[in-house]
Amino acid sequence: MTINDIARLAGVSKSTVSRVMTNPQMVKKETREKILAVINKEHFVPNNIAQNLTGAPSKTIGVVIDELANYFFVEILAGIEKVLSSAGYSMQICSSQWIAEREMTQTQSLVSKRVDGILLAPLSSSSPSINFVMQSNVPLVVFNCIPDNPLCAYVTIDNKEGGRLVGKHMNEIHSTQNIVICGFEHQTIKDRVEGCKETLEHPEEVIIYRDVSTFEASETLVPTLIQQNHIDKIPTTLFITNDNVAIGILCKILQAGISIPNQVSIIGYDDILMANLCRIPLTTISQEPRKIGMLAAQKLLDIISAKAKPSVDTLLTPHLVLRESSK
Amino acid sequence: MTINDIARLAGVSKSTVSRVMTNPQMVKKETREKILAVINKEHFVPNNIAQNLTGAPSKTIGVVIDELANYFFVEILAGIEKVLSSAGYSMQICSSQWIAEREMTQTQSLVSKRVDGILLAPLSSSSPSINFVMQSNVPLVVFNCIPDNPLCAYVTIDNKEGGRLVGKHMNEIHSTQNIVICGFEHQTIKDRVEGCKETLEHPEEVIIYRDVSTFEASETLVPTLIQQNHIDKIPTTLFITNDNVAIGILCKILQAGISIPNQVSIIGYDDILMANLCRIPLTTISQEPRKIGMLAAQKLLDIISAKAKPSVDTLLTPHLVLRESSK
DNA sequence: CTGTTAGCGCCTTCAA
DNA sequence: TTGAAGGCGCTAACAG
Repeated sequence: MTINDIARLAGVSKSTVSRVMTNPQMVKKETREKILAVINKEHFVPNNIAQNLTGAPSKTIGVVIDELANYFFVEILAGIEKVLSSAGYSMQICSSQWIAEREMTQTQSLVSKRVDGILLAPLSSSSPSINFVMQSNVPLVVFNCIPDNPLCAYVTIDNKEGGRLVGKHMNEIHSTQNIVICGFEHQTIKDRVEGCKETLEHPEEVIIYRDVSTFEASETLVPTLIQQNHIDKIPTTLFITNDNVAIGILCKILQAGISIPNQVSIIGYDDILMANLCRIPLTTISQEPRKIGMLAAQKLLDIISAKAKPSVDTLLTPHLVLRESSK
Repeated sequence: MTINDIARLAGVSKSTVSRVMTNPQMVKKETREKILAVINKEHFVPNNIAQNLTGAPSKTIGVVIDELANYFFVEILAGIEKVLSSAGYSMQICSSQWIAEREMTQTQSLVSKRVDGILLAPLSSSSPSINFVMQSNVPLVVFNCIPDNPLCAYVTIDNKEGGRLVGKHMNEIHSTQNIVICGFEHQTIKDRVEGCKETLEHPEEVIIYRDVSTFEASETLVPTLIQQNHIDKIPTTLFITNDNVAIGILCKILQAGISIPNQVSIIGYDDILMANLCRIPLTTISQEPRKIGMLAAQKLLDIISAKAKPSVDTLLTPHLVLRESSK
């Protein structure tokens, strides 16, 4: 069912059908009603693909995140969705699954689909996908990362400062051993760890576990922590660089019969909704993911509509949220 | 930058350029390499919109859910994403925000964008969007609902049976009062409540609160429960028809200094990941949302590829997951 | 192996 | 107020 079929059925030319859909007032009332009757009868919906080809915007924004099974990104998405949907946009969501090549593939596919704009959470500040999008002239806002390219708009939180806050808090706790558990190689993670070491009193003594990014990974780690680091006997503080994983570890530790925060203190990062609702309320660094999402989406819409770049960078300030899992 | 520009720069016709992208082996090696060089140099990505118009699949699936800020749907999405992405599809996610008109608008927009298929969680079993999609001949799988239209493929759980399990469990608890808190008018919700009443010993005495669908709504409800129903004094069992809301209410009740499960028992529905990680592990009915998502996505892919309708309906069996929030 | 031609479904001049 | 013609970027015969 195309515009041609409708035209034939209504006994008019396809130009006239096209007009009733875009500029109805240009068409005589009777003709218009006749055509609308056919359209309704046939449940005709114009092919947006074809409209697109003649220049109409697709009204969809591409969003690239690292993974969907991660409450941090989900809350960002909820923020994005709120802003976009009220502006009449829908979103095409892709996840890189923490794989650089996938990030690039997904981004290319979005560009190829001629989305009206892209919101991208890159794996690295120098991800080739950033420059790729910029070269293709598709409006772009990066979030959860400070891109190397100084022309690229972004919204993120000062991760190094967040790390510093964690370090200071660890000093107050005074555990016998401090352990940092972090995710895949990622600028934001590196910043958090560096910031933490900056303010920590004995940064050289800190034990680091890497590549613990997913909720699943948290499950297998706890036995290791008990065997290798005796967290059931030595008073320990754990800094886990994201709440999603931290909540998993927290529950596993309790399950092992270890007391929190008396024996082990836990500090997370992100302040997702669940950080306050989980088994033991989690001390964490507030990132306000929902706000990040809303700001990023709004900035993208500004770029799209104004065609002028607004304040390129937005760096939010983190703060410590003290709850029962620490001290 | 279009295929024409590339052709001009490489000194060939656009057909040849088109060929190196679709059937490279048809083009002489030297010509091919010359063209590829230009493509790389110019960062050219073919316009998928135009490819689409000539019949190529868009390789995207439209997904319509009720809301994104709801862990139940997010886990379904994660399941969907897992299956789709490994089959090379990406997804366009829309949410109805529990509004029937929006469900229809979003669905129309997806059809208009000529997605290769649609996964739809309708607000009602008779949602007009279901028949709309079927008439437009876009492959469709409905989830979280049993559609009235018997030709429509679906994946869902037997909600009435789930409700029955809840009713039986409530009988065992033997509270002085039983309260049911449910979301917007929705077939699945109605089934759960009906099933519950079927097995409950005194169904006529049950108190019902409606239209409590979002996490935010849970916040305001608890004071009401205390004032009107004295849940701080009268031993009470709460059946909340979805975990997302149940977790919010559970925390608010604890915050009010009421003991769970000694004073108040809570039963949720869905068994989302957080049900086991929240303040007090939640007794709930397992829906395995991730599995629902994966099954629905797989069924859709089957319909798309085979062009034949496989077993139209999939009705999973729920079971009770006993945790500490009840009894 | 490569170029020419004709559409895909729609919108937008330009005429009538 | 309406119709005819051209073009958006690409693919797919059909010739050479």
